[in-house]
Amino acid sequence: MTANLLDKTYNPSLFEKDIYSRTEKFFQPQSNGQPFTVLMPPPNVTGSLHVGHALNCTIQDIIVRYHRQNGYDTLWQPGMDHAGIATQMVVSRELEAQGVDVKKLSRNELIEKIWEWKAKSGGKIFEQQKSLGCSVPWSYSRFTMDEGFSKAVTEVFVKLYKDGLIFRSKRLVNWDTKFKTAISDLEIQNKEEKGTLWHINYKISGTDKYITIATTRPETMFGDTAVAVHPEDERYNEFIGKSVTIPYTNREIKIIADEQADMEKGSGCVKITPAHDHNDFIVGKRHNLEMISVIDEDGHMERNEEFVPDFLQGLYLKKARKILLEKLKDDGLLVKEEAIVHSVPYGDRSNTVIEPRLTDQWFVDAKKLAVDAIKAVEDGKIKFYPEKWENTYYDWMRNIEPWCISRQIIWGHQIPAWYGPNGEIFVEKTEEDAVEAAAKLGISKDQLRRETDVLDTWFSSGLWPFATLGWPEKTERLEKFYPTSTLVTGFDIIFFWIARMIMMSMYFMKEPPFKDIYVHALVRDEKGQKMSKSKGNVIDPMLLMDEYGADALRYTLAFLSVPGRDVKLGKDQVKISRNFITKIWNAARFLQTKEVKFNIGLSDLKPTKKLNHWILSKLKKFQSEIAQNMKDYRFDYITRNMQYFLRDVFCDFYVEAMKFQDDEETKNTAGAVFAEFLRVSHPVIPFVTDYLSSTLGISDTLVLKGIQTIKEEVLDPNAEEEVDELVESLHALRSEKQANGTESEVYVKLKNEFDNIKGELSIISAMAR
RNA sequence: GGUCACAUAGCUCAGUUGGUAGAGCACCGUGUUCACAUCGCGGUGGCCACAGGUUCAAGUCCUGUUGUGACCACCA
Repeated sequence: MTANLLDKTYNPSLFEKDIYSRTEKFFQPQSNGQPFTVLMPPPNVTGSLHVGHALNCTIQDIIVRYHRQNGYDTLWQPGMDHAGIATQMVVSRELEAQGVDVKKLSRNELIEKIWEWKAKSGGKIFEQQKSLGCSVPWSYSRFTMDEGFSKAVTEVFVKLYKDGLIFRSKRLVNWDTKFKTAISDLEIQNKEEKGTLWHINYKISGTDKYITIATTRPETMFGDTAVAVHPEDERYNEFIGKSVTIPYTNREIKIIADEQADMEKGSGCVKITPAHDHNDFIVGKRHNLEMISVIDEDGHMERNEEFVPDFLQGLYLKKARKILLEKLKDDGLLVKEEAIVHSVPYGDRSNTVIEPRLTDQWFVDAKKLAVDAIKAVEDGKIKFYPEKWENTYYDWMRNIEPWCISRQIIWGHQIPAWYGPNGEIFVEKTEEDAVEAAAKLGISKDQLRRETDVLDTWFSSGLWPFATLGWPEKTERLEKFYPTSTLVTGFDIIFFWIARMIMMSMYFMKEPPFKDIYVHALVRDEKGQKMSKSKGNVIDPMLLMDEYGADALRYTLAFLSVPGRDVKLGKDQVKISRNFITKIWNAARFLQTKEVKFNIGLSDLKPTKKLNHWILSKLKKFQSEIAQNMKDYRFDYITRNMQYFLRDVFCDFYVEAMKFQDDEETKNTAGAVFAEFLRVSHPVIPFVTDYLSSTLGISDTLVLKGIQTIKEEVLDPNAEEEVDELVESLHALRSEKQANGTESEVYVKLKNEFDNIKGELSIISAMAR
């Protein structure tokens, strides 16, 4: 193979694309080695690559490439998530922008539009991941809404229902008034806000007295079904059991004693609104109170003659509150306004205030599924890296609440349930099965109505470990690649995704979905601030790659992946990485001009010179450090190992020394060592290593070339130490020279100390000049 | 309110079983003799947040304090 001369400067844009397309064919599983599987957290179909993805993908790619190089049959399972609410939102917005009135579209029309959108614009992120060098077998991609995956979702839903782990129930759920759907507890974000605690008088029936309740949400008073005071609160003892009338209505409610009322807070008297407050709901259950809804799905006051006064019906909540407060004030019923800071729940997608509402929803009995999922971690079958995340996991899993899985949107897996005319429920895999089941009860097909709700996106993502591999079919792929090996993800989705995958996998596969979970940090800007569009500090990884190359970005992200610390990404750091890669590039150029041979196997070397023994010992150490750090998921150490070996050891000393000792043995050693450095570094910086490797004639690709071993017996065990001392002496010599402008004194001292290795000493003195 | 992190050079951070404090950036000096100015060489710079304790020995282990952050819960 004739090697081309390397360009004078390192310019990754000239070869990265080409390297990717040339090596892509090696990314799929193709050996008989031990299986090694990594599940790519499926990005949203609408997603584009942000720095968080870049970090996540870089780490996975390092792990995957390392294992692939070392003989594992490696599958990095890619795919995309349909991302229910997010996608429906994005596509609807785009359609609106094109002048389409989304509200007028039928369910099926909108679904069709979204599929069209997906075909045209979905999955842009895959191309970006290629730019980053992700060694993914793209043909294995799955989509959570593709046919097979949907089949798995149905299978799981029906089975869980029939096993009594899914149920339908009227409960208080978090209601998003923008998207008009229920959402799960996890999808709300609390925000601290300044608010007001309004003290309002309710008239005690049959007297002229008033009792004062305190509330932040006066408009919900029409849903009140009791007023609670603390049982030991002497101020109100006498009123317990009496009734009060809700202003502007004739409705009377009882004053009850309940510990929910905090004597210290507000007036000590609290209105109980079971249909619009989670705590009140519990109090309501305890006292068997009526549950009255006064807020509709859009976030307006219900048009309900019975409970809501005329002047508020149909008004948007904020407006209703304003009008009501004015009226209460005019009528002297508003007795105090207290400024407070409280946290208010917002929908994480809609960014609107979440209203608890009483609705019929589908739930997963997560408590039962959690039992085995907790055990899997307790038994050490699943390990978190860093370990501390176990606590987070346990904490949530042990206090898990029923998981609301139904969403009143259209983009997602429609729940396979059919209702009969009298509320009968038939949950079946197909419509035919439902019809058949209904027929047994004398219900005809025409009378059946299918559930229109779809499932929470995370319900399907929870099946990712096995549904991507073909489940419920017993495929070869499933057989070979399940359970998977390492899951790489950010801590923000431990509950959303990791916990659910473990629960689902334990139930359906009876064994954990993965062995290791590597939890990485979130990427922040260089000042440690969260990136956000409004702050304008979002860093686009594509721009960084354009400017410095994908390898520099990857190296940077790995370098910054210190466990338990935020990844603070700044341009400077990427530049530093690029500079380091330039160093590698220039070392290659030097070796090329020296005409070293790169293709000598490490095991064929028989070093006689101390310098060569030394570099081989250092290389061996480097290899084993990398192996250990791969095992420990210490990617920050790996980059430091690379830097130390290449710069401090190889370039600064060995290559410099080589300028005074360039015999055949040394040249062969240099070539072999450098080639090995490229192989070992390849998982982190695949593009430049592959490019150098092919240009220098080492190998067409390093994708499948594992590390080479150095025979212990050929190494002189003393050489490393001796040369290490020389290196130190060199530093001393230079330092002395810098300080005194002379080297003589130190030189003489050295000469005495290292008389036995004269050859090398002359190199040292030459280098010091 | 509960849990968990973190606090080391001007900045960003390493410091893996306790054993003379490290790197990069920045700064100062210096060097383009043919790999590399996207660089080399040398240097300045630290009461390791604070207070106790364990130990022959503490940046490292324990307790407390302060500060910062994250998550969970509450949120009339």
